[in-house]
Amino acid sequence: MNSRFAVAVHILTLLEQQQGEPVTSEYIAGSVNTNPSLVRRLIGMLAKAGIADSQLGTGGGALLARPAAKITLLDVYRAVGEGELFALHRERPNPACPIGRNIQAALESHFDAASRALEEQLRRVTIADMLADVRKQDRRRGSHVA
Amino acid sequence: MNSRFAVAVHILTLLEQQQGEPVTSEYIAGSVNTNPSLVRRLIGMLAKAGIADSQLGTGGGALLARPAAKITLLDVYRAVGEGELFALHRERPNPACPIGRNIQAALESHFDAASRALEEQLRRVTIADMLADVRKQDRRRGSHVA
DNA sequence: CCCATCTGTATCTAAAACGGTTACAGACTC
DNA sequence: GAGTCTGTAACCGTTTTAGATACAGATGGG
Repeated sequence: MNSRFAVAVHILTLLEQQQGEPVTSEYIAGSVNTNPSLVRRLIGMLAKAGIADSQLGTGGGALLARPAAKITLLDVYRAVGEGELFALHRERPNPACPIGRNIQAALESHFDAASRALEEQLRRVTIADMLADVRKQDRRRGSHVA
Repeated sequence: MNSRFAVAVHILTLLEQQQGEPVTSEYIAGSVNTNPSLVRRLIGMLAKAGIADSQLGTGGGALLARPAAKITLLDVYRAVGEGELFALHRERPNPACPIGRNIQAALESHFDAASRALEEQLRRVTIADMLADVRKQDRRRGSHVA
């Protein structure tokens, strides 16, 4: 559904590639193929989470707030607000029904377990890994052509 | 976001409790606290996936299509169309950028790993487990009052 | 054979989320 | 002071979801 996570990882990988050089939202938007304003909105979320930072004025732009090896995909996932994977019933189920009054608690424990499994996977990968992956892909792509 | 998964599990747990007796969409809607038509829509999805079945006419209603111990939460998850957890960029990233032309492939492999971890958790729990959980919860709830 | 029951499905509406876009004030560099 | 760039608010069109109504068709009972 939500492409914010993918775009945020894209942005951060790009920042890491620039090694501390501030990158403008317009440049980033050119790589992502979207709008500079949308990029700034995302960077705002990342900044609020302590992942990215930005400098105003001429020569300004965005940069990583800490080493790429210390930024996990889980950090990013949470920063862009992908909070709840599963939703419970919109209306509270009927408390007069034995199933109705207990199903949500039962669901929640399994939802939590599944969410934790997913997050554990995301925690294993960092932005540094992502840049390495991208570079490896690019080398492979090059040899295809040659 | 999407409460279909929670409601579908609720419905199936209710069906299992009735042990082969057809249950009307109106009765189910009473437990879920929603609309009979919405329940029928969901049961339609479950039927298409071979999980539930229904009988028309007087005395009709929905029932499980196979033993509850053979219906996993993953089956239900897929039946109600919770297909893709992660989305890639809406617009294709700039192929002229080294990051842009490789980021999606890199993302996909990690997205797949995370999705698989989540699905593996869901596969471990069946509708029979859910009914057992609900009953255990209910006993605990009873002793609270007493 | 007819009637009551219940499903299956189509349609409509309201609300929410998302991405895309424009606009502009404020901060910073030169 | 001029030019640059961010931060943020506002708005729109699209899509998704859930809630609701309506009705044709199948089924079973009398």
